[in-house]
Amino acid sequence: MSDATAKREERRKFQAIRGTRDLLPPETALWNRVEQTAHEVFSTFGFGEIRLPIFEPTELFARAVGGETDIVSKEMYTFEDHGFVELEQVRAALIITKTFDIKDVSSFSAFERNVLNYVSTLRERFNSAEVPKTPENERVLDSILNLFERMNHFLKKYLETPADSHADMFDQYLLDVKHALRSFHFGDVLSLRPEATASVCRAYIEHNMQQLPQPVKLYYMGPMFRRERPQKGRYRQFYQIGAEILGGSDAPAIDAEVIEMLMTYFDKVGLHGATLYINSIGHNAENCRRGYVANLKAALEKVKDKLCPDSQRRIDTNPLRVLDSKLESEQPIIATLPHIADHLCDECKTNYAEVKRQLEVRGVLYQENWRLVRGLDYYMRTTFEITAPGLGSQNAVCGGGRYDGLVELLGGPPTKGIGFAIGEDRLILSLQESGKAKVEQGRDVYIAWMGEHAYAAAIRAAKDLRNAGFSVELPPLEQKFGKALGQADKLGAKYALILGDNEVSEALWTIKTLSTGEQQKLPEPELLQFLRDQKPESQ
RNA sequence: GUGGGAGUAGCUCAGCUGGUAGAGCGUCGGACUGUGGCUCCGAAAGUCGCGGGUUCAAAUCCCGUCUCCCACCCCA
Repeated sequence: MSDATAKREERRKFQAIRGTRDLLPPETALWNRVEQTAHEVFSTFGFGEIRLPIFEPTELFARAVGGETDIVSKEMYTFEDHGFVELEQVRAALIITKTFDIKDVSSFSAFERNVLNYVSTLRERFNSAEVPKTPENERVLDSILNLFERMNHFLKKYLETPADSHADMFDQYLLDVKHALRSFHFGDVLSLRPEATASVCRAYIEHNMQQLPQPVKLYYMGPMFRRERPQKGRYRQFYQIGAEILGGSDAPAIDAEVIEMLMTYFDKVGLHGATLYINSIGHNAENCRRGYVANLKAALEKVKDKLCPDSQRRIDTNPLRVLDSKLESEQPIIATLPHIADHLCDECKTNYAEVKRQLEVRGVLYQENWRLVRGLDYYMRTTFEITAPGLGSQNAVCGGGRYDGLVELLGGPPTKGIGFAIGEDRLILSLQESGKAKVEQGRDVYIAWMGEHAYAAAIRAAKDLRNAGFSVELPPLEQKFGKALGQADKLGAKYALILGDNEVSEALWTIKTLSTGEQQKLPEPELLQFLRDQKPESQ
């Protein structure tokens, strides 16, 4: 292989992995603006920033988001956190062992010996708590011993009266052994966070935030991870900006204020054409949502044969999800289904009415959408979603809702909660599509210098200007003035500071306004003041 | 996981029914050794995503594969 070929192959090998991407200037300036605006707006509503770990125990997400959801069951990046490389290698070797011929007793007993050795090593580590001393691990160790006992028993019987039909049975035992080997955990099972609400609740509990004045208002921003197929506005590493209100009351005014804050933020950040959809999905009780779901399920069963396979499957897995099917052919059918609003209990009904009234008092425009259901298990009562133009089929920039039971579900005190998450990638996409993405990039001053003496002055000037907050480009090598001004132009500089022998000997510096071509000479101490005066508005 | 589209210079793309690689923009240098944007000249940069097949000959035709994009699923 030639050097060139090798190099090319390496270049191909090292690229951002699927669903992840680099954000580069000038785009990153827009990201900063979006995030800065969130800091500003959220803090005016009394929210404080919380910074959370990127990974947590898998169990936290399984419990909070719901073990049956796609997010948890197939989209999380999960790994075991341990340092036992050699144990893992032994396990891998045992697991790849091929199926035995049931008559080949000697190779089976060799395998058995190896496994039992391995199990006793694990047992030692387990007893000394080097590997997690969990009931699950204990069970796994016992079950392996148990399986071998039964296999030996089975084998003895087989050798007395051989029968081929029994070979399958033997294979099944073997599969069970391999499965058990795999189920033993050397370390904690962790996952990259697919969302942040669970972490916020965990932190609320862990830091006893119920002792703080209630409610506690927190916001966060950062990357989340889901292993989905990438498409427009959807990445495997994506960014969310979210906020949660925990504790205190569940007054409808709180729901309304969170939404008001959200709309204020979108307005400040320059998002146009955003539409707010709201709904109430009641609470998990027989006289409320559970009753509705049963009702819906029955209605769906009646029209089952008219639905697509996906929707048919959802009748059992998650009937509410049928409601947001996008299939054209299903729309007339869905229109005939019962509405949840007609099945809410009295409290949820008045709660929803009051949320709407509170929104109106705040001048927040909304559209009711009875088909709006949230994908995560923890939501109840108020749910909302905001869509924006320019996003393709993934047109939701924000989703949120109330989750009163969640903190308790995670082992904390009974606590009210409501929150939302903004898809930052999608927000940025929509801003870019609507042309609201202009962010100033150029330098303020480009220093065109020539000659040793001038260079000393140029360094001094650069230092002063930067201290004063101007963005300054100081070329490292001497250039002809023509070239320097060309560079200044390409970099989008507003001014060129021209420093050559003339300037040094006269002690007058030349400052040139590039847009107009005007230039004037100033004594060194007046330069800063000149630039400050020129600056249109320095917030 | 399932479908559809696309991969040619840093970017946007042309390259017809096979004949050995092009443009514009950008980058760098020069015309232009104290004044930018314009113009002109020049240069660097591609084994045409990768692998295989057909052929005297493949960017072009066939097969496979990878990646990206879009949609479904799911969700922010």
